[in-house]
Amino acid sequence: MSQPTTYRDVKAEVLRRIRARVWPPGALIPGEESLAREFDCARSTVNRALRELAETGLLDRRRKAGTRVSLNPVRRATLEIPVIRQEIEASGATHRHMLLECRVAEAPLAVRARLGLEDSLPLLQMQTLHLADDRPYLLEDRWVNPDAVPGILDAPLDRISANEWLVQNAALTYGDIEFSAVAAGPAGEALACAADAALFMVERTTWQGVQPITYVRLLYAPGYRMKTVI
Amino acid sequence: MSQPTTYRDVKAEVLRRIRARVWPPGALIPGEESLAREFDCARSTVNRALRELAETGLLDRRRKAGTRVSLNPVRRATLEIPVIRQEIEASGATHRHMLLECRVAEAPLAVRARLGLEDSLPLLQMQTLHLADDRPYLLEDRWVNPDAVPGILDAPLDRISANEWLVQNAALTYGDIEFSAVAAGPAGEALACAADAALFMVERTTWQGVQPITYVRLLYAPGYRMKTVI
DNA sequence: GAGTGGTCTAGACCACGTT
DNA sequence: ACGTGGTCTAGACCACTCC
Repeated sequence: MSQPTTYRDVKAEVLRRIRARVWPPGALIPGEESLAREFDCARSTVNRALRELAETGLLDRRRKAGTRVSLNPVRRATLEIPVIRQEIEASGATHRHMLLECRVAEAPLAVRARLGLEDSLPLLQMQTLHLADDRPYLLEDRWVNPDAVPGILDAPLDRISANEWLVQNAALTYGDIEFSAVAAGPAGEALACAADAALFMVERTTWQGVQPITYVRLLYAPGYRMKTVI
Repeated sequence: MSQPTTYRDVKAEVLRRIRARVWPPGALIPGEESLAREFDCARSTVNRALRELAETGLLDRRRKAGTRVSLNPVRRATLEIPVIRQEIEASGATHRHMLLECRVAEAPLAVRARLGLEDSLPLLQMQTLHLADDRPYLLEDRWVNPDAVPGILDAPLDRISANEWLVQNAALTYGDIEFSAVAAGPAGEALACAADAALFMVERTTWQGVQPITYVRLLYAPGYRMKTVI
């Protein structure tokens, strides 16, 4: 008796047929029950395979209408966003960080807008330079709403990074991320590059329910590349 | 009789407990069987809920070791990479594109290296400027291996974009993507910006099995932001 | 109305990795 | 060795949506 058909088998075979254009873009593929008979497995096995393919955007599924090969595979890429220390150490370098600034101040309008704060309540601002083998790697500019995480004002931020402290002590939340490119400007000084150097920028805003927690701006030293596989 | 517990119910409740720090980062949560008893549902229902939470990076699961709340939850972001025309039209603007260049030429070493081509066989090079409401939006520089998709040499690339043609006519494949920032340089002319403007760059290389198909470099006009939710 | 995917169940076997 | 998650099965009911 042979091994049972796994959902991975089904997924691989369906993927093969799509790639080989046995089922070209837009084509209606057989129903779950039919495929289950063909592959000699349970319908739920086929279901899981097709569901996962649909999640990656390769298939379009609708009740009653059936399953079609997507006409424009909206490719989805999954980006891994590592903790900075781990990212640096994974490349074999030594991580070190310097707290350039740490104060309670009124946030500029742009920061308040991102956090959805209309009042100009004071925020904790921190600027940290991360170094890989003592070379500037990343400049982190963070604004924290102390109302959301009161304990942070007493945290030993000179020893543990704000990022790690928040992961350990703040309630988990969701937020958004934006990627863009900017000229270094005054940040070029800390990153040891020209003011007109093009830098990769990541901005992240997180909330706890409706309460804003933190806005972070990461400026990577020139040459940084974020990679992923689709 | 009440409705059965769905995997979404389980997912929501587990998420609530993580956020409320009932199960803090690093904590071992009860096993599937135990949770199934608590929620009065089948183990497979719990399994699906926990599996999906693990996929987003919120839980770490290992056989025998059990399921733990992830120590660094912000790890995975899913980027949608839309077809350029749709991206522009979705913002309410009109899409137009201009084919600036289209020729068969020997690829520079950097391009050959990305495609893994050691020989200097000639490639099809295309440079396309995409406009949103007649304003420069994106400069696309593409190199295609004609061996992989012979038909492209006869395609009406002045009417349909190479991207769309490939989606329709090439076998689907996987590849990799890199995001970075560069100075505009000579591309500033087409994009109507200064040569030292910081541009968001996306580079994508795709293969069909082991055969390289295409390398694309996208240079977005200044101010472009790629957004996602975590 | 009828066909398709979406999901739940109860049970089973097994792979893996910790112990 | 053994406990945990990973997966398959067979059957069932239901929701959605196209006709």
